[in-house]
Amino acid sequence: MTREEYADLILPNVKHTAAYYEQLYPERDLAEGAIVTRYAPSPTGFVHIGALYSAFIGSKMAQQTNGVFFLRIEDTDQKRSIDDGVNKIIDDLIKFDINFDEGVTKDGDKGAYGPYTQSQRKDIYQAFAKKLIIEDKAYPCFCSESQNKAEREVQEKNKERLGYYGKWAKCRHLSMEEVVQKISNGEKYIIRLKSPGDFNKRFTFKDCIKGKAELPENDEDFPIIKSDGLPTYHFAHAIDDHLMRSTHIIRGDEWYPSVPKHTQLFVMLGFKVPKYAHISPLLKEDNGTRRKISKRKDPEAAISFYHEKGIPNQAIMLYLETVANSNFEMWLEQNKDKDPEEFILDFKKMPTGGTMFDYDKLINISKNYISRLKASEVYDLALVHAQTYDKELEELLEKYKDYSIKIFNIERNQKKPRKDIAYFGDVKNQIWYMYDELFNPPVYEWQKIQDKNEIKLILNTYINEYYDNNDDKDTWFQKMKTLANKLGYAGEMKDYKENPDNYKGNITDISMVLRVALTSKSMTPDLYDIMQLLGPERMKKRMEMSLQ
RNA sequence: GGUCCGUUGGUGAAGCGGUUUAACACACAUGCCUUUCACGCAUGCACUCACGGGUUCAAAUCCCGUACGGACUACCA
Repeated sequence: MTREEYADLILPNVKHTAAYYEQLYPERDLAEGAIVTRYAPSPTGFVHIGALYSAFIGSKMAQQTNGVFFLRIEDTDQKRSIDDGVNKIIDDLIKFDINFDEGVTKDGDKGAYGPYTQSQRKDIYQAFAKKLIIEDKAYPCFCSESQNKAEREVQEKNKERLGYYGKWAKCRHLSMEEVVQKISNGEKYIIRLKSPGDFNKRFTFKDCIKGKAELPENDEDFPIIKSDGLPTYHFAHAIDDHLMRSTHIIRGDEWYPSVPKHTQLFVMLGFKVPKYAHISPLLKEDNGTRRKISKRKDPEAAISFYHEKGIPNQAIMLYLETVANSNFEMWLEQNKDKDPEEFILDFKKMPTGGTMFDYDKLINISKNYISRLKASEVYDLALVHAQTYDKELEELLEKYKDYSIKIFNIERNQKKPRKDIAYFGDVKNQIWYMYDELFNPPVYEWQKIQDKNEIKLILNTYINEYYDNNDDKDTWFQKMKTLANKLGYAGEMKDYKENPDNYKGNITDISMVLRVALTSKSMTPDLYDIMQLLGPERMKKRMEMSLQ
């Protein structure tokens, strides 16, 4: 029996050879320094903030080097894949402007290196596994999972290193005859790599982010093909990233310890070893310790959490970019005239340990981002948010479009714009009192002046003797001062500070009465602008309301 | 248990042997400005870089040990 026949028996019905596939996917014609990389999720549910973070880094690195960024779906674990998982991933990423040059799309594959879904590449993996068997670099293993588990327990008891290696690699030494016999008996098997590694030898490599590292060589005969015929992650990674001609493997650092395995695989297959960039995780504080943000425990792990809050996607991307390269913020500060896209992300500046996810910082970035938008843009985004999360607000925004834009415009058209909206879910909370439909204050936040008669006097004097909707701001303010003086309050703060006893109070007390009467709140944007928007009729009505 | 990796303030961090009396940003505090809030401005916030030892004329920066934290150690990715 030749080795080819032997391999055929182990992996029957493989349509093509490794050489065939090798030829099918030619090397890419790339510019100097171009990075070809991918985002390769398993379709197991929603996109996680950490996954978005790594997708962002991959897309940015490819884009800034004129490289290629593609989407590959890693669905070799059929138990974990969920229905429609792929579409969910694509939808989520589109929201954040993460675009792919090639790979899986909603309308099928795009690009010449597909299929991009691992479950559709079975023949490819098997072709290469077969090649390894022919070359005696891989072998079938008939050990059951329960046997492996039992072995591990023995290893644990003896305090030996865990795993399928050396003397524990029982099937490694099976003769061809024994293998043939077992297969004809119908025994189940997987394919394992025949590792040439030596645990006592050192393997050194350089990670783009973490720098130089030294690990023991891999000596485990780890599985490459599972009993269902599909590859393990390790094997699929080697085959796919070689055939898809990835130059850089950007992934979470939980993979860091497997680099010796992966490199070994590349070498044994005769592939060029790609560069690795292991991204440190986003952490969260939990009971005084730090742990990775978890899909199951933390609502903020889901991208949808931010969508619901109404934090603009761009703000999240800006935040993730400052996490990736902390000098990004300073660059932004120094390059205000430039497009943030022009910033060059650098692997070497990425954090090597875990990073605490800083929600306050995100909110701050979001607040600043929103403050720089035009009123009409704020309106559009607030409306989009309200459409899915607040029907009542949606109706008002639509009914009073121009009016609403004016509200958003208060203290916005200035060099230092107002920063009160931190996220769109907060909009209603900030401006509800500007809509009569919502104006039903549970409480009036009167400050210094509480006496109803005094309040009434102030309101009446103002509306009857001083108010004119056509006044410009300066005139308006002058009148406020005059009103204050007339009623025994200091119009100028200076005067009041010099002789507080000469006055009942000062102009701030008068302004506050008007503010609270009109809005019920003690903290609002500019009073003049509010009055302009409210107009005389509504002001009178609200003043009456406040006195009841 | 084994193998790695990491540890600078409340948070993210800059720094990578001597212009460090440790940048910058967030958060926090105080003051100023001000018709409120916000904005803005100013100031404060690590007597020191997990701890112990070593190398050096000189260490947050290099080396060793300890502690703590994390990852991996599946026919899951």
